[in-house]
Amino acid sequence: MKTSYHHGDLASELVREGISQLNIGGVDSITLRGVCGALGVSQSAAYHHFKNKEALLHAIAEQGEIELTRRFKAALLGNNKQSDKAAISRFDSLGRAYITFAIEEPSLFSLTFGPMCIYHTNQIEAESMSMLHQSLIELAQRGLILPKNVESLALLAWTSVHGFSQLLIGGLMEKEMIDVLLSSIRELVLAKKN
Amino acid sequence: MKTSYHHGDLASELVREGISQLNIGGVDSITLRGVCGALGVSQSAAYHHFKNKEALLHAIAEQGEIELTRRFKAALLGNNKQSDKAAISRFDSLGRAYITFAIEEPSLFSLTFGPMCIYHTNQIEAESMSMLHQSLIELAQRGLILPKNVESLALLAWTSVHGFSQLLIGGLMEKEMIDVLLSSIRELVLAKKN
DNA sequence: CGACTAATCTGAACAAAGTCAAGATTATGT
DNA sequence: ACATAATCTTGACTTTGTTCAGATTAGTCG
Repeated sequence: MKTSYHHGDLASELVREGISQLNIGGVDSITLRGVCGALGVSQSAAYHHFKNKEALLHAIAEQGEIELTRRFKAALLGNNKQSDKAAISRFDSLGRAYITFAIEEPSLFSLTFGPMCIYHTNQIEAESMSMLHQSLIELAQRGLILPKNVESLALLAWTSVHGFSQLLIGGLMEKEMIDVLLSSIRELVLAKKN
Repeated sequence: MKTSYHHGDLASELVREGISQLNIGGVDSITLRGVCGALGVSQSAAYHHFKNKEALLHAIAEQGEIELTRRFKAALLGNNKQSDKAAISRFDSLGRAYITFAIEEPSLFSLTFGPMCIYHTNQIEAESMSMLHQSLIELAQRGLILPKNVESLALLAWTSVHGFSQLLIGGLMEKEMIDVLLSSIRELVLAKKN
C-alpha cells in the first residue's frame, strides 16, 4: 500500500476505507486506529487530515450525500421520454432510488442523515433535493398536479420516502411495502389534478 | 442516594438516569460509569442488571416507545366528540404528538427508532401504531375515506410524519413546516373520499 | 543546486470507558 | 439460623481517542 513515508492522498483514502468499514460493521465498528491500520499507516496519522474522529465521520457523511445524488442521476438515465407516463415514472424512480440507497448502504444512509448532517454544506443536499423538486415541476407543467402544490407535495414525498427508509433500516418496516408506499404517493399526488 | 449496600431498584434507576443524561448530552454522552456514578453506585454495578451497555440503551429505547404511547393517549384526551371534524382533529393530533416527541426529546426519539429498535418487543410499538390505525378506521367509518385505503394511508401517514421528525432532528427541516405537512396529509387523505 | 520552511508521518504516552473476575455484603427461603 | 443466591465493590485489563515531541519528506526560494 504505502510506498513512501508520505502517503500521497491519505485524506481521501481514509474516507474510502472508512466507508468500507462502515458498510461491513456499521458505524460503531469504525475506529480511527483501525482505519489507519488498514491503510498501513500509523495510529495517529489521521490527525493531520481531520481534526478528530467526528470530522472523519462528517466527511464520510458528505460522501453519502454525493452517493445519493449519483443514484438519483443514474435513476433518471434512459428514462427521458416526453410523456405523462414517463414523467410519472421519473418521479417514481427517484423515490425508489432513495429507498434503494437506504437498503443497500444502510449505515452510510444513517450516517448521512443522522446527527452528522447538521454540519453539512447544504450544497450537495440541495442538488438531490432540487432533482425531486424538478420532477414535481415537470408534473405540474404537464397539468398532472397544480403548480401551487409543488412545494407541499415535495415535502410529503421527501418525508414519507425518508421515513420509510429509516423505518426499514430499523426493522420496523417490511421491504415489500415499498411498492405500496410508492403507488400510494403516486396515486395521491395525481389525485390532486382536479 | 444509596442508603444500604443493596440499592433496591437499581435497574429502573439506571434507565431513568440514563434517559436524563441522554436528554442532556445526547447518546454519546451516556457512559456506564457515569450513570452508575450519578446513582452513587460503583462503576460496574450495572452489569448485575444489564448484560452490557447496549442492553441498557435497549431498555432506554423501550422507554421511548412507552413515552410515545403516553403522548398519543394524552393527545386524544379531551377530544372525544363524535363528529367528522373531531375525528379529523384526532388524526391530526397523533401526527402532531409524534413530531412533538421528536422535538422535545430528540435523543430519546432517535434512540427509540434507531438501531436499537431491531430488538424491540413489538408489543408496545404495536400499541401506538394501533392507535393511528384506529384513527383511520374511524375516518373510514364516517365515510371520509375508503375502508380499503386504511392500510396504505396509515403507511403514508406514519412514514411521512416519521421522516419529517427525523429530518427535523437532523436540521434538514424547519420546525415551521409541521403545519404544511400535517395539512398536506389531511388534505390528501380526505381527497380520497370520492 | 542547496537550504529553509511547512507538511506529513511515527512512536510513545495518557485518559476515558467497556468489561470481567474475585471477593465482600446483603437478602431470601427453608 | 443457616445456606444459597443476588447484589455490590474493588481492581485490573483492553480498546480507543487524543496529544506531543521528534523524524522524514515535499515544496519553495535564493
